[in-house]
Amino acid sequence: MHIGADDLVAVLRDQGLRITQPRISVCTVIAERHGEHLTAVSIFEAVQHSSESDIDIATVYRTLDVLEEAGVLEHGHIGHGPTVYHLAEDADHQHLVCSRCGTTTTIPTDHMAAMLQGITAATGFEPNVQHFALSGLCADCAKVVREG
Amino acid sequence: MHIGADDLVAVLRDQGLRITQPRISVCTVIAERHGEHLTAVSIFEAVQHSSESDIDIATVYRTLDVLEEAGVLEHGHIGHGPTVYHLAEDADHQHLVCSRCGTTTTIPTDHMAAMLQGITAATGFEPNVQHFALSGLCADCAKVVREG
DNA sequence: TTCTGTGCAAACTATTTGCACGAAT
DNA sequence: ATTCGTGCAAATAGTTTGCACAGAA
Repeated sequence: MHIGADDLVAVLRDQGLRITQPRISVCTVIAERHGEHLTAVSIFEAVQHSSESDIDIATVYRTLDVLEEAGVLEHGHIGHGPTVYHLAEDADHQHLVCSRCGTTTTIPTDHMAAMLQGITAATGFEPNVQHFALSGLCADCAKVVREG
Repeated sequence: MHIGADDLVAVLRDQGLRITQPRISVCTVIAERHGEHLTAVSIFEAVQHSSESDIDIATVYRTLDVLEEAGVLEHGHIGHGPTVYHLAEDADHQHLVCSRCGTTTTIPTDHMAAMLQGITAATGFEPNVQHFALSGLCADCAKVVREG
């Protein structure tokens, strides 16, 4: 079973933070849409449309920060666009973004485990691989480029 | 031997583009500082300080675009900061940026070759790995975090 | 009642674009 | 003589911040 809005709210409560309508709305959107690539703006718009509450985009950013500090939310960077957010429990996949057509696909991070261990062994650096997307050419575009 | 400013200028000429003082200045900075993580702003400032010419930041961006289209320059993204540029001939290393202290180190992209082939085999996606940095904890910070 | 979180507006960083002029070809 | 490239200024996207007030505890 996946995390629900009330689980996220409970996390805030456990931190001694106040439970407000804007925070509940943001948590609800994040829980409902888990698995999607959420941006601050998409969350903002979803709250505007789904509830009657008049929320500010600054509040969305502040709530996202709070959830991230609490450890239930993580962010990543895909292409040149805005920061994307996903639940920490969804952090088991890597984004592959095509530099030609812009489509995004994902692969399980397992594919990268060996390489990551190699990097750690060689340098001591411990990568958090899913923080950044992997840029490149998707299968279709690679084919187009290859064939002229 | 490395690419010089005149080689970059020659590339522009070969494309039928005009050779102007701002373009020469930008090419000079890029050639002189190859290997560094150049941003549009750092190039802009270097031109202001090293020559008497009064160049505009918009011209720097336009020149970088032109050099990238010509294939001699590439850009990447490190952390949350501005876009970084490097000569295409320097594209054999991967940036590792520490999310805790911000320091950037590099490793040869060889470390990642096997994984990249695995991704291509599994999905058809052809990654251009050095486009994005790899985020994580550097050896020092990993140690600090581990030891509390 | 107290102090945190909010909306609003303004600031900020990185980048792009429209436009008229000046310079490269 | 033609373009093309430039500087300038304004616009843009994404995000952050200061401030006074509202509302959770």
